[in-house]
Amino acid sequence: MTNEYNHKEIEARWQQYWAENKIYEVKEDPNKPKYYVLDMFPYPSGAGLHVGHPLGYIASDIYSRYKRLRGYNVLHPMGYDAFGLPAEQYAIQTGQHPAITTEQNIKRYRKQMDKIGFSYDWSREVRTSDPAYYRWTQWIFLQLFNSWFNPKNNKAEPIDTLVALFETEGFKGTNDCILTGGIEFDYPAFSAEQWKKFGEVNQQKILLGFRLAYLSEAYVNWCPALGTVLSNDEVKDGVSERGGYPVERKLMHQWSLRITVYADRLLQDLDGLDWTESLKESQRNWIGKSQGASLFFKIQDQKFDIEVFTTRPDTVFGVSFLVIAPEHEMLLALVSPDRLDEVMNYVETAKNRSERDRQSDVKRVSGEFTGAYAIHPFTGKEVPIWVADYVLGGYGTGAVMGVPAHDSRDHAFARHFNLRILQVIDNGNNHNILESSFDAKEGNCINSGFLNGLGVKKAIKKAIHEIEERGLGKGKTNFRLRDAIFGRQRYWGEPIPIYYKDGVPYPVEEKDLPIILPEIDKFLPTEDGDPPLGRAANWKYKGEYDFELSTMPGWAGSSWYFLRYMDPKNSESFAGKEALQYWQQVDLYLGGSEHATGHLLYVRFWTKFLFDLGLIPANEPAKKLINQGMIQGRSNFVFRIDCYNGDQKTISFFASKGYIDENESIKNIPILFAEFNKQNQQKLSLDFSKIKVVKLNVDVNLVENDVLNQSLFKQWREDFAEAKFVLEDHQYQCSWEVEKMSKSKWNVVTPDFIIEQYGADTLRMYEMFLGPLEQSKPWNTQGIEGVQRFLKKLWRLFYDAEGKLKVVDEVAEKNALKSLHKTIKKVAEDVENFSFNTSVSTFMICVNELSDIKCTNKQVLKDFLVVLSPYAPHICEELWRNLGEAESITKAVYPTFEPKYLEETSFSYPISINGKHRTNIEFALDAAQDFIEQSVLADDIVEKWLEGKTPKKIIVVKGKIVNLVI
RNA sequence: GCUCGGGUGGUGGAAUUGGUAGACACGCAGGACUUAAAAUCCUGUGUCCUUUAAAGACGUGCGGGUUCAAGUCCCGCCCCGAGUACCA
Repeated sequence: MTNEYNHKEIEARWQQYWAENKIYEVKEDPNKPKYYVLDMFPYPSGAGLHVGHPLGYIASDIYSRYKRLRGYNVLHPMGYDAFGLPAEQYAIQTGQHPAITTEQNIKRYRKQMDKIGFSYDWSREVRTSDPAYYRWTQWIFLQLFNSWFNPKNNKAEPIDTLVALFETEGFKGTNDCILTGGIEFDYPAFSAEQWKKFGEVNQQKILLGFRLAYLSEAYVNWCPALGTVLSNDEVKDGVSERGGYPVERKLMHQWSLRITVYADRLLQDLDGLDWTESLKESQRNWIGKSQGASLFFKIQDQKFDIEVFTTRPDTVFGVSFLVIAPEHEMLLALVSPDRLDEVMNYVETAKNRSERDRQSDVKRVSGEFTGAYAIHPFTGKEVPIWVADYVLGGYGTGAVMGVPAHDSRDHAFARHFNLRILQVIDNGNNHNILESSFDAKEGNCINSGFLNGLGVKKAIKKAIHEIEERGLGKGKTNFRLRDAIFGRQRYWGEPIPIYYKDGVPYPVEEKDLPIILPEIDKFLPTEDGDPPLGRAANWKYKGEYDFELSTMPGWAGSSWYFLRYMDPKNSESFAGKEALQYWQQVDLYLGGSEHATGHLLYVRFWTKFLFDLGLIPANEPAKKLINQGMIQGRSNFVFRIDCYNGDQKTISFFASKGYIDENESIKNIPILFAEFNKQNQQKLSLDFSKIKVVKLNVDVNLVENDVLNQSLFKQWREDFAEAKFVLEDHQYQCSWEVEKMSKSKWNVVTPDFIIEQYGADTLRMYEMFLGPLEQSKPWNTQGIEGVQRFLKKLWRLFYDAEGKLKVVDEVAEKNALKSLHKTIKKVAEDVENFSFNTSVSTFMICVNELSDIKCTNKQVLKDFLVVLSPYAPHICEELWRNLGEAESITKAVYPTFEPKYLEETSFSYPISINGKHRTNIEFALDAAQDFIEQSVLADDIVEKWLEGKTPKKIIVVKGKIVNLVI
């Protein structure tokens, strides 16, 4: 029998036991309530896991284990998002097949995760790059291709229902809102008879305009360095999110998914979700619904109109100019001959400015007068039309009405080009409208004809009403959300299951799925500029037709993986009906907030789509979602002082932190050198003008509590072998800073390292102890010993110094029961509220109290182990078994607390509140008696009562009356 | 600029949602055990006045307010973090 807590032995033993006995495998069980806890699965990168990655996994594992103890049938799976750019970039550089590196990385991830003691059901593992998995990703794509969105029913339907409509009613053109739901669809109207005569190719081309997966010519974010297109959420500040390469706009033939038709539902359904407010807010912003009106302006001496979109039709009387985007299609038609050169020049410069230039140059005002005038629809006045790149071609109608008084951009423009500024809203402040604009969210209309005197909200309604009444336009809703570009000119992704016949895309037949990713010799585009799949030899559908050569983006496989976990081995469907019906949807989803506008939007989109087709029972993927914070690195630094003496020889040494000031220069040069000479028994000659302080990242693993281990430091790098130090208090103190955790900063701490030294249970508890789950915080190994001490202390509660079990079966002391039941209650509350950090403190307090009273009671200790086991499963399992239990602690039941053992710490008793709830003092005292020690009552408090006043409230805090409310 | 978070000891962070602010842990200081170290245990630790103690005063970014009672609620500022951006 051991007499000390040996984490290595314990953790190895029980991890093996859990795996061998398949403790965590789950099956659908109608007799138990289900609970589905999902982690965002990782992309297995080459760098492996650092200590920040498992944070969310640990939290979800604690929650899962807790729910199991509470009698739930818990689905808690894990897998890998295995398609992706880094593996392919690596393949291009080394020729190594991405499948091989991915496999290696997965193995490493698995090994690292296994050591932490997670309770995943590994029999349900999925990998998005596995053909048995991506077969169904391709299948869902086919469903998208074979569906359209019926605005009348507000849901997706099979494309056949649209064909049936065309066959009976034809199509009434772009304004046929019944069919297009407001989507721009550029095809002339046709009748049912015409439709039938169109022939296959034309019919297919029309249908393509309605399919939820469609091919179109569109401006895309092209990244030349990566050789592929990117979706909006993969571009940050004009550069690619992965790699940070420049991105440009390019017109390309592209597969897209029509997510925009779901914009309203994606927005509406957010309200019912238990997700963090900030995350819902970023989705709302991303979807960017804005309500307003489109309004037509007649052009002087022209037959066509310009349509503008505005959210503020109430300010229409303040319009003093129109601005259209340089890409606007009517630009050439309206520009006057004498302005043509200037305008063309401007358009040319605007085109050549990259997205990034344009963004970084927001402040600069530029534009050109077109020479044309529009007619104000209400006043009939002439309004000059300008072209400027602050108006975006891709949003709204590509044209805006300039209201300089109430829009800062219009104001800057008007000031720069000396255009008229007319205030039309009065908010009561004497605002100098020529100086600056104000965004008039409140106020009354002035100078505005029929709107005069109305408040903003009423004016908007009235303006829209008038616009519609007079046939000048109509109320309209715009979304910022764009359709999702779906094709990638890349190798390492799911092939898009499409082939071409007569230039028309056709879906591959379902029975031919999966379309396996073909082998190719090189992972680069072909010489003709085709994507890498163009290199595949003899790759034809049915030996005859060309396949689509682009692959799906990284987010395809991750948009439905939560469904596959429900039934991962099914070869008949993506998941069986029974499994889907049982597991429904994710109850708790845990992951990083960086996926707010990418993955989390796409997965909702696919879920809604599959729900519309009646294939799954829930229309949202996850009821509750929690974002765990990022763990940053905590870098340590040393300061090297380089001095040059008269002979140009360099002498370098390292000065402890105390000698360096905030600006990273030496605080006091003579003192430092005196110390150097004293500590190193040298005599250094000085040249004050040539001293340099160099700040160097030092490997955090050579540092403990900011104190450098000097001998390890000397071994670390050859050029430091002879390093000399100037110490404070015989120690070398390092400075530190919070930075991103990365190899180059020498601040990476791996879970493997921590587990080796302290054990998985310590790691798990310490990660929770660091702070609130959702908060970002730096990793700091300082302090981990506190948690380890706690576990050692727990161990000593069971074993004496000789290693003899000292637990006995006896009647429990009241104090022990008090401690225990307080803990049972508090930890349950904490876990339900995801405040894991405070329950670690609760455990520590409990163990301190139990050791203080020398508790050896078996039942108390066993209950405590059950409560602790979600956090520290290995040590609890070990102790549990050593107490003679035959079954794993994971099969235990979470103990219930009894209120009689819970000490009230504060108490406030109302005697009367506003005449209601009237009782007398004796009664109040009686009720308070249980909580108040007699002695406390004696003094000034009773005196107050004796004055004859009736207190409304007795306030008791921790057993003492602290105040009376008279 | 807009939106959402957040400012509490030397440090990470608690605080029953209005009830003794600083739990718990780290660090630090002192002590016990030990030939010594490690490990373990005990004591102290917000600031100020005070030889010490008792006792007190001040303390949750700043300024005001509500309340018997404010870290918590209200008003006005300052600062930090995250997201987003010529979206009309």
